[in-house]
Amino acid sequence: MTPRAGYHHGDLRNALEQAALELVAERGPQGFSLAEASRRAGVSAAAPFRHFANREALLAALAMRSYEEQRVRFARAAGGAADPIEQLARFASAYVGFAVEQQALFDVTFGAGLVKREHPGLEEAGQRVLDVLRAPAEQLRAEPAAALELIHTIAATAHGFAAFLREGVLTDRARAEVSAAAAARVLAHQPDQRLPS
Amino acid sequence: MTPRAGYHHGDLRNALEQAALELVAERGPQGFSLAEASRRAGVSAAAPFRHFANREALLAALAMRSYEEQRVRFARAAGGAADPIEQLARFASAYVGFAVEQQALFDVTFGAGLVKREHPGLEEAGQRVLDVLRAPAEQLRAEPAAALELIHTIAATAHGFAAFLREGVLTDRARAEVSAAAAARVLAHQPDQRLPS
DNA sequence: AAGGTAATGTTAATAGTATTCACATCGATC
DNA sequence: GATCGATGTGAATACTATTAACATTACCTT
Repeated sequence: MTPRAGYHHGDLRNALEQAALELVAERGPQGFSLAEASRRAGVSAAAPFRHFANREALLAALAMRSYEEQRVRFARAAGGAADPIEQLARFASAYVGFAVEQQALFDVTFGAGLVKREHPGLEEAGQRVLDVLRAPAEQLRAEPAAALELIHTIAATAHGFAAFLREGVLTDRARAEVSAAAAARVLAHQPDQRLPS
Repeated sequence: MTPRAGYHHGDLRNALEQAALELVAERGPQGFSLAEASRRAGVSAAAPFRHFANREALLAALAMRSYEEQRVRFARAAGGAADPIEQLARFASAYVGFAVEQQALFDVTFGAGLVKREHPGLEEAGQRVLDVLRAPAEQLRAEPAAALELIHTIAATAHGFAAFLREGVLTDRARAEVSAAAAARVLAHQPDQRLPS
């Protein structure tokens, strides 16, 4: 965290990402500007372009970071259980927790208007986050298509709860975590073929 | 669509909203600027401020429109069925359909970085959209808290599928609609108290 | 150790944006 | 028909992103 020694910064790329995250945390998903981030890093407004093609690219780098962080958190959360259903439930709960505890990362990834299609690595990194669900889903559904659908359904539900919390539709984090986990359990239990009555 | 008659536009507020929507449709959630919208409406860059407090306020107005549109669409969709479970399923499917058919409205509402907390009417309008689920949820869950949880869970799942489609996590609209509806049915069927085995 | 090169910063310029203020025009009302 | 409030205009301010030409430095090669 040496702000500046001489002419060169030494770790500008990181300092800019850090500053950007803080700006998003302070001012919301739009409140980030390269100029202000540069100011906080103590460099000129042109310096960022040595490290990022443009403003979007910085956001994309943060989104990538976000996906990495998600991957490890969700893997750790799911790893805490042996039962596949419980693994899915813990993923859902952890997903909601991430949106709250890492608001800035979550906002950058989903609320800053980043167009992921234009940043090839991003879409793939996003998909990789869902790999955590692969093993438990395949234990619960023999048919590959059914396993994939379960993955998407659990993830969509978790994402919905997380987004609603960030949007203000929901306000109680703990309740959202519990509901997301409960939904995951219900969805995991119930293969479509065996709908009651 | 009278672009301009004399000094006064006649319907500038609407023209600006329309132009803004088109910009979002063409250039993504960030691609909208007051200046460009003004240009398309054929007025000066200062004109919008007679109708909107600032740029955010225009977005907020569009989000309000979006919620209205959602309300009628979802009510119509759910109204097509008598069975409460089927009403929930149709809501979920319609939610996904809205995100695809009205991309610009959906993007403005959820992907443009609008901070809804700062626009009082918006949060309420968002909640009102979920009122469509009230009657079926209460038929399925006697306990008010359980009914509310069901509402939130169905809506979150639908929103997740919709968001994943817009994000590129999913690409097949029809499949997403079917999965969302299927998830809704499973979630509706299964009161937490009666988890199998 | 010397020197060349690529990486990393700086300054200055351009172009676009939001927002405000003083002024212009117009529609409706007394 | 004069007046007033609503709606537009133009010019000014203050940011922002981005680029180009130039400066400094780290590092690699000899």
